[in-house]
Amino acid sequence: MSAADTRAQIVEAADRLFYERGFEATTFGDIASATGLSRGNFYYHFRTKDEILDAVIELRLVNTSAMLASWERTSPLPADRIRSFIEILIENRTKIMGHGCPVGTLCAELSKLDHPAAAASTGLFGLFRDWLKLQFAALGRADAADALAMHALMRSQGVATLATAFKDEAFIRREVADLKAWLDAQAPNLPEPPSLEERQCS
Amino acid sequence: MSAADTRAQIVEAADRLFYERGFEATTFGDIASATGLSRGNFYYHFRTKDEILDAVIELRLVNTSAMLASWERTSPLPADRIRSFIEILIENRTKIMGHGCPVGTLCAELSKLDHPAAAASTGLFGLFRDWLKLQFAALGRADAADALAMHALMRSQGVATLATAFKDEAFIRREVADLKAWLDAQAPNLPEPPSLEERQCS
DNA sequence: GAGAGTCTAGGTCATTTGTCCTAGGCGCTG
DNA sequence: CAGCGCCTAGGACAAATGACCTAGACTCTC
Repeated sequence: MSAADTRAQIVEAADRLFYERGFEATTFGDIASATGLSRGNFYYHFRTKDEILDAVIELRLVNTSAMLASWERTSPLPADRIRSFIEILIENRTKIMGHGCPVGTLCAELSKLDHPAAAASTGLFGLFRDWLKLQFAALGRADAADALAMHALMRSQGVATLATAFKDEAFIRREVADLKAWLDAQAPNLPEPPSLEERQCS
Repeated sequence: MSAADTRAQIVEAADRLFYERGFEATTFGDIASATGLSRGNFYYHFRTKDEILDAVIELRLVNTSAMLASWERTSPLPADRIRSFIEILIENRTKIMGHGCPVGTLCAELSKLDHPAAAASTGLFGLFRDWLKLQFAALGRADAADALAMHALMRSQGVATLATAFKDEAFIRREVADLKAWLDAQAPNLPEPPSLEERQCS
């Protein structure tokens, strides 16, 4: 196995463990067990635990961007794209009921720890925020695109938090339906998809 | 100082530190520094860190119940009572932007740790849920009181999570206004407060 | 096939953590 | 004032953790 593969293996295991147990509660031993690699070997690839965290956040940024891009390929209509976002609550319901939203819980933990990587983790939210903003603008709601993006993001976070606490799948489905109804009410007069060519990164 | 005072001092300091830094990240040394007490002294009052956590949750349950009761004394109208709930997002905005919602972040952390006290922490949410449910029923929405209670709770959690990540006070105020507008739309034909005498605990 | 550089395993080390012990101070009672 | 019991301080202890070193295995090149 090449070094790049080993490194990726460490980062992927850390990604999962940081999500399931939290960053601080995950030890080098946990990652070693999960990968089958030696604990001491990590030092060749990362000098500190924080460097692993940086790599995990970087991986999540890449994966998230890819997911957003795939939604754009799958759905020409911005409303359908936003529905894809909403439906991850149902697709990932089991994981969410077990460990919450990967983004929200990481941001919360790093914020409490006053960790240097807290800002980078907020960048994961920023990815969703900017992408949703573009979709709402494409829906003809450029007037309040950012506020609508934040509102959709806010709801998904609230659902994830309560779903984790109460382990209530019916609640998730109810709120997802409600969120879709809210979405339908946002762009009453736009059945046709507008051109997205003039998109720009913010 | 009596032993009960010392115990209360420990629990109050732990309450604040568990909120600001998280349960796992808070050490006995942190609590010792915050209280000015000796680290070894804790063992007289609590045998383990988990026992301190139990006491903190118990304290929060008591304080939350007292807060809910005070809102009932202050406001005869259930809608005003629910508004009191909504407005804690603004009252506590600084703390929330710094460390999130005390309830939501504790539940998330304990859930990830598979901690035995996770269920007890969910009881804090249960307190709000049951109380909100009663208020919505009093508003004439007994048909969907629990769903409305969960929705209000969900929104407050989502706002808290994003406020922590983005440190955006304007976002909090915007969502609070939106949540109040939602509330107003829930009981269109009930200007008069119904009797709350037949309230019962669930 | 020899050698140089890349990568890995296992173990060491200092530090920190939760837990726990013990000597003694303090206040109350008789 | 003597004695008893509640409470506290300081430190000890084992376990666990992040960080780090080194010997050697592996791979590719010449």
